[in-house]
Amino acid sequence: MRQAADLSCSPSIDAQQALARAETLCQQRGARLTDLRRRVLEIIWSSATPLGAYTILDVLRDDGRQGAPPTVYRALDFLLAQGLIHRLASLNVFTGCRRPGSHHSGQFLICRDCGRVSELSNPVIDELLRAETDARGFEVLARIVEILGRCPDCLKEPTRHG
Amino acid sequence: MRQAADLSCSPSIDAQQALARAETLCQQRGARLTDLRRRVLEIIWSSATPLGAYTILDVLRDDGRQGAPPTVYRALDFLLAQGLIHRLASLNVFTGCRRPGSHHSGQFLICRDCGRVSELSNPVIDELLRAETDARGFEVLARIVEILGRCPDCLKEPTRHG
DNA sequence: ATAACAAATGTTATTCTATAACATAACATC
DNA sequence: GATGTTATGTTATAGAATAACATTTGTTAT
Repeated sequence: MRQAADLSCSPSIDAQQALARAETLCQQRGARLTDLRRRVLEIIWSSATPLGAYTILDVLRDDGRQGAPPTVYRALDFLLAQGLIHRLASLNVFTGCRRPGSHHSGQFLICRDCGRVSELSNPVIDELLRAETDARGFEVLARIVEILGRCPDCLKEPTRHG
Repeated sequence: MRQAADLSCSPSIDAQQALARAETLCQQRGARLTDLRRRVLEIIWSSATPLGAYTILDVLRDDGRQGAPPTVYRALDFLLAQGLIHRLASLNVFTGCRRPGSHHSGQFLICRDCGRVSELSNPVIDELLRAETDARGFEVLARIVEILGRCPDCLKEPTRHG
């Protein structure tokens, strides 16, 4: 069974701001933030935790839209290309980017218990990684930094896992 | 079509050493490095590039073994638990660990062109990540650091991708 | 306007990755 | 050798992603 979407009833302030920024950025770039793409971004931002592609697809279908996997993957590809969302490789899920426009790779803290994600941005880590790759003559195309663990909130609760 | 396994005919020196170390470690720990598990480790070490689970399964079947996905995933789970291999989340592949016994997370440079992987181990990066997580009261369970790009060898060749 | 082209979406099918659930076999301990 | 545990065999299915082609929508030039 697929995870529940955990969506709030209406777009949060965060989501509204993110959509507004996305509009602006796309307009500046001449990129077309279509209805579908905007809705997918909204779905992602409306969730407290990152969503898988098929969960997003379920929500689209609840909307009454027709849709198949390529529908959502193409929208996700667009949003990724525009730096509006991130993909978390360790979980195959997608989350809204808190700093769109910079096309950064991001560093993520992922809570195993509640699923929430914080996005770090430690330039020193980026710098060190670049030093390592430079020293090796390795050309960087993408950086993946994901820390899986338990967030402070979940640490307070009685352990649920061992 | 699944990627070719790119296996040398006989176990390389590296593979032989890795297998010997694995034997020792498992014996020390009372972990059972069974025939199947040893063979999977050998298959992984015999490849110049990381292998997917289904590629490993193909090799097992070429061996004449019976097998299904759980066969190989269970062996992989064991090898992961023993710190004898790493999983690269960005590619869904598995590669031999160069420093077994320490149960480290590892940092990887993955060449998009040739598929080869180098394993870094920069303690300063680990340290910085720990500082970040400590500052947030976040308990770390696993670290994923994967850099996708092009290795020096492939950079010398005429670009194959754009 | 409309023809021609490009971009986006619809649609069907398939490939790849991973696990659930249950059966059997091998091993250890007493 | 009976019992419990660990490992493996087996079947089926869930989950993630893309290929290939059809249709629609949007844009541009005439």
